[in-house]
Amino acid sequence: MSDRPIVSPDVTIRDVAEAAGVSISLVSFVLNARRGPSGEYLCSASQKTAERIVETAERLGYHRNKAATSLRTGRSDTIGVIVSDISNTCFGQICRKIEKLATDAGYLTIFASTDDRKENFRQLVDKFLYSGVDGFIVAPCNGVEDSIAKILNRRLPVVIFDRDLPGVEGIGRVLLDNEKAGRSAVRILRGQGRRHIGLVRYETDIPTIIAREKGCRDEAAKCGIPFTSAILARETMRRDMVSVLHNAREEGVDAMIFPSNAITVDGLSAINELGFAIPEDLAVVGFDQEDRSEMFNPWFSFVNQPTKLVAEYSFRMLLGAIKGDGQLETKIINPLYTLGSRIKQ
Amino acid sequence: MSDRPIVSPDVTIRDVAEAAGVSISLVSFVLNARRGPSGEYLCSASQKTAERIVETAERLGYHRNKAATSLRTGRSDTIGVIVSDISNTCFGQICRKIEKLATDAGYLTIFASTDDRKENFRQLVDKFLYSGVDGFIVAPCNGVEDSIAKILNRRLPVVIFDRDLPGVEGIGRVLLDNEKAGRSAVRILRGQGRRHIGLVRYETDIPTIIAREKGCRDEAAKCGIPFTSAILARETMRRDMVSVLHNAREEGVDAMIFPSNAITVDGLSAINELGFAIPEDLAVVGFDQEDRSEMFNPWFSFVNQPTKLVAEYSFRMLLGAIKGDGQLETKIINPLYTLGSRIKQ
DNA sequence: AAAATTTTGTAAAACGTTTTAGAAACAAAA
DNA sequence: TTTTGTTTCTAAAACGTTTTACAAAATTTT
Repeated sequence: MSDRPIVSPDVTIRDVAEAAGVSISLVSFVLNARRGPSGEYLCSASQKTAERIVETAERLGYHRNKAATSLRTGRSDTIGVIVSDISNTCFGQICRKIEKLATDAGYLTIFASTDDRKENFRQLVDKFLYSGVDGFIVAPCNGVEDSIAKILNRRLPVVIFDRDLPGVEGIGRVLLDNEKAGRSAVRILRGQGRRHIGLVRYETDIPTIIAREKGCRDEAAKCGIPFTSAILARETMRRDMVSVLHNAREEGVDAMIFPSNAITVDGLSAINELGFAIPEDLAVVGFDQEDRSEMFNPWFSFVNQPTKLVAEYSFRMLLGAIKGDGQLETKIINPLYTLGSRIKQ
Repeated sequence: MSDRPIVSPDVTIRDVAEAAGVSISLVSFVLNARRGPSGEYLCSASQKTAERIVETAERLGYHRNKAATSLRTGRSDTIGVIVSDISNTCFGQICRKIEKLATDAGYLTIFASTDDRKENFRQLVDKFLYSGVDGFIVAPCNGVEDSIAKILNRRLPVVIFDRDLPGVEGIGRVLLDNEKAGRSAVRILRGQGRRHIGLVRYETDIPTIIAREKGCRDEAAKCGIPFTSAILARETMRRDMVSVLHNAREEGVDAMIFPSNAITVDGLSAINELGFAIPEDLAVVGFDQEDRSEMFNPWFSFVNQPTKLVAEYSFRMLLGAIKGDGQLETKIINPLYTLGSRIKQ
């Protein structure tokens, strides 16, 4: 198949230097040299020796020892990515895309999941810091401002996405326009002829969810239709959901908005359990859900983060900050809509 | 503005040594010492100095520099995990669990996705090798035996899961009993009163899929019911699926098995498009699908990898191999069934 | 009290790289 | 020729650990 040379485990820069008959330093210079417009090596070696060195390195199967480089330079060419749960499809997609971008830029990516618990977040930040990442892309938990500060103290760049940390300065942000997402949810339901809109959420101070609710409320007010929201205790949400939905329908609510992933799952389960038909009994807009419409043929709509965009903006911004060009800013992106549809049967 | 951030200079082992009034070596010995039954430090330092050193290290906020340790010892306390797509829920869950186990064991995990393309797989193995991982857990693509050999050449342990690489020796395996999974799929459908079972797959030599089909065929033969299988070209599967399912039904097929994730997605889409009712027109068993039954209330069944078990066996086996105790073996696990159910409406 | 042994500690050499400061070698200018 | 500049290359000092091979001190044995 491929006639590549067998990579022997320990070819060092010294071996290359000896084989090429030059000093270690020169090998290092050449191997780290930037290339000129016509491919020439921009370093203090003559083109002839430079080429000989590169060729020798290749022939011997030399690969830079990352630990040594990292020790010497303080760089690791690694970025750390922290999310609440990488097995959540939305985060999985974002991580996947970041990984690809990072790879193409010569970076290694390490991922970790927090379960949305700040103690875990803190621990992971420490772990990543001590393993020497060059920068962070994180979906923060609430109350992790101190961890972010710790990163910034080390002069490492941070980009956050998915959820804001209001008041924190010196970081990059890639965030959904959540109020807009809320307004859109209401408009979608209005477009389906709905006249009384409900929203269920758990008790929280997560800005994302609060903003979505605000957007919904504002838009409903603007349209002059009734808007009812219910707030459940986080622990008992699953249980309480059934009675809340039951009552809402009794009160004439004909459309529900579930403003986060977890709420959407519980909400749809409850609707299933109640035997409500979607959308005949209740129209639905869910958030942060994977699009499975083609398989499951649902009649409800989703509002999502455009995962590809989030990944691209986040990584670009971080890379800029690491390299020194480019700066950390706040990027507000538009939500992605998947409108419910049912294929005629 | 005028407040310059306090960059805490990294505190090294030397700082600890000075602060504690001992030599660098002693600090290293103490900090790497194993603990005796009553918590004493098993090294050539007296308990008193050992405690003083540990306390000093903590007070100064010392953290081992990983690059230096890695350079010196050749260990990195990092494992590499390669899957085809981390945004696939099944793989996401496995990765998540591996990450947790690895963290608890003091290891860092780096993940990467191949898109099931062997060139990518090779590249990632190289990348992980050169960044010095201590071991691999991978869901291999077909035809990557050479990459595995490369790892083994470096004396690093490998555990594969999800898909077998027949004939490769010296590696650990955590695999589903795919024939059994196939047999179970048929039995599930039999239990629902089905009398003519069909299966669609794309053209492939992936052992996983072949084994599942064999299991189905065997069980159907054993039960004495007709079994029809269709093999589509990979590229046009999505398109062809509709006509295949249409014809199958004409021929009296009353139950379909889709023996992999991608096939299941395309199959269900086609069924949606055809407007077939599940299970009235066609009963279905899908493979490798996320369980969304509570939300979507489907009337079909899944056969899945038990993600938690796969992760646990894989990591345990790898850790054993890294540490030197424990050995690489082949572990065959039972598939996980999610039986279709519809809540009365 | 001397010798032997054990306990407690240290100096110094790696590990493989980058990078500073400067040395040769060579060419151009005086 | 000498001087001055380039171009091309090198020696050696880090980076922060671990670990080998001893040294010094304390303790026990003779």
